[in-house]
Amino acid sequence: MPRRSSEDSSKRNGSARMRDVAVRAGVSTMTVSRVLNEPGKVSEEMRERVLKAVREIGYLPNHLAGSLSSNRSTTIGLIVPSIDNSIYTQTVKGLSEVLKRSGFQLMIAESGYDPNEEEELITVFLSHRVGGLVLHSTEHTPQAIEKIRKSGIPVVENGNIPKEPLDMVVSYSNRDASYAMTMHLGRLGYRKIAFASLYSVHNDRSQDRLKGYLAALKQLGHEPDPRMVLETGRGLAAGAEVVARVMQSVPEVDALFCAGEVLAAGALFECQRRNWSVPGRIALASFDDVDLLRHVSPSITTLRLPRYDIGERTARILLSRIIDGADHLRGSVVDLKFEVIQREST
Amino acid sequence: MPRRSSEDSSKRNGSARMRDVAVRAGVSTMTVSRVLNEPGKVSEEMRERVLKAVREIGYLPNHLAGSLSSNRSTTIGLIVPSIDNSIYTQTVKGLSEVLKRSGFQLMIAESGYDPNEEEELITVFLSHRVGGLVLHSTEHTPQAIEKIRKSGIPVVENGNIPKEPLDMVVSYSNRDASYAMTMHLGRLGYRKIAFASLYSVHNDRSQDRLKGYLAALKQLGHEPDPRMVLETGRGLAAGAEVVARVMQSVPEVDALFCAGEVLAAGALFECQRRNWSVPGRIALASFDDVDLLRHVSPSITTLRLPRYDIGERTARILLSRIIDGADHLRGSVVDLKFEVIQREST
DNA sequence: TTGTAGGCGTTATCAA
DNA sequence: TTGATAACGCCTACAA
Repeated sequence: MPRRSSEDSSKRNGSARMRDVAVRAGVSTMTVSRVLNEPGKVSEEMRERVLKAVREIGYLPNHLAGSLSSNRSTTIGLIVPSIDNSIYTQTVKGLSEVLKRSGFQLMIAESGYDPNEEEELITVFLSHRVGGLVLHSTEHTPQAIEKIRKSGIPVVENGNIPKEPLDMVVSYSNRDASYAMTMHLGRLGYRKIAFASLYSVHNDRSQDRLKGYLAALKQLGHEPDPRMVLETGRGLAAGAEVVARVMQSVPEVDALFCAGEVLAAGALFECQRRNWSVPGRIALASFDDVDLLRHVSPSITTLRLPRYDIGERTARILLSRIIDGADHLRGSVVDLKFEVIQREST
Repeated sequence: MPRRSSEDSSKRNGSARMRDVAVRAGVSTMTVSRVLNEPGKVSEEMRERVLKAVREIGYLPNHLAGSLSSNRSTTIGLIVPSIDNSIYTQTVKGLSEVLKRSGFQLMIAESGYDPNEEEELITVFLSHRVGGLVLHSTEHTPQAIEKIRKSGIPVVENGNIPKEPLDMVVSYSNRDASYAMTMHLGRLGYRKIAFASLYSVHNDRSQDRLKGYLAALKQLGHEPDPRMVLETGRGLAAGAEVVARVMQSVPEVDALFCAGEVLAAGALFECQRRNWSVPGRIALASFDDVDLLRHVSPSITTLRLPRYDIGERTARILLSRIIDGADHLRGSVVDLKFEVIQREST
């Protein structure tokens, strides 16, 4: 049974329909649709008549209806482990800025480092018929992978370079970056290099950073020492704790590579409190070019990672696939460059 | 002309339709719909049959179609001035966590502190038929206000308490917080209190913080001095610049209230470089309880603002309006509490 | 260049 | 409790 007489062209919701515009302009809805989506295919007279009606009515196209009908979506789903992590915000910004220019919107959600939660969110996003998916994590449940495959939409992973990409990848290599910094410390002459990272459970970024560290030690001819490999939480307090811990258990340590967030800054503050000179007594290195690391003294040696670029490239490659149907991009892996920044702390 | 035979129950896209589930389970689509949305209204036998079919087919409901048909939306639009601002992330997290529990999703975009850009984004979100809107800024174009009114959807502003709310407000008062901190400094005995904030153009938060500062000076019986009111950009470098500037132009200054982001930390670093003792030569106070401020030495006196709570309450109040139709909440203003945290820098 | 017809996948409504 | 039907608002396909 009808829910509303089909000739009722008044508005109930405050939102007028394309029909209402068409009636007012004395044209068919198709002409209205064309004016809005492919203005080139409509005569100037019609265009003006329609646009005038649009303005007068205050018509707002219904994207839901449009997407449903055209089977095209202008929404991208983004899943990050944790929204309140300043590290991702640059990437989100890059993503957002490029997508916006093409009229795409970002749906964002956080998985809390939990693959099951991620799967759940993927399901929800697929239900919303997002046109593409951006996943920070590269660890997924088999069901999540299956669902994504089945959906056929393009996906970009961008927290790391996984061994078996789901589809496309835009990232730097956590392993290579960690390797590079450790080698850098080795070349500077440090012999007892400790390594701290965020908890590695369900965090392949941390896992790969450890691998890079160990590979570099091997290359340097240093013996790995389990007492010099630490894990901890996020925040400055965690960094303080970690440097105290390693100094206690391995007094001969001469460098600490804090491969996560602001750990190194927390460690530096602790060193200052305890009067451990940096880099004299212990050298400190960090991961990621956070503003803070440049402004403390001594300034902290770190890695500059292409956080913003990752977002930008991710958006571009996704749009190519969606808009231009660039199928040759399927499965492509973009390994972006990073850089060691030598400062006063090493 | 038909785009696909209506009896074609195969899947083209990888996505099956409710129709396919219904056929497989030997029921009507309405029964499938009920099993998925109002399971209580269906017999257990039917429910099981349908759920089995859903599982076998790997059916994923199409939210677009559902929303279009039911005229209900489970999407909330969020517009922030800038995504890469660590201050908002706690609020976004609070929002996200509560919304997720109710099956709502967040669409996020940044306006770049530009009301016209904000209006544009509001238009886009309304086109997407979001069920509600969260705006950090409280400054909007007349057209934006008009569009929101017309749409009838609930809105929460949460960057400040505006004089003329659009609809609902969940925030703390920037004016009151700034007033409280300035009074605190006055009570501690500081006589020449300078004030620094982020640029106040299109930033009513900054404007209100200045008002609070000036009101407190008046209350304290201090004469306002234009040389002691500064504006600057974001980041530690800006904080460094601002303290150097005020020390130069007003040597008798004895306190600097940095009402924005990490300005105070940047100022502290600069003081340390120049050997200006804090708080001996100049006291420093900050806005917002950023982790960093607690960990530097001297630790920095600041305001604890209810960032996470704002997100949480915003989500709750929005959901009440949308789900429960709680119309009595229309126009309600929630003024959340803040707190002065006295530390070593004052 | 413009219009007609019908379908996109779901849910509201009413009848059984 | 279940089902048939039309409608949500737009766009594809085809015809004029």
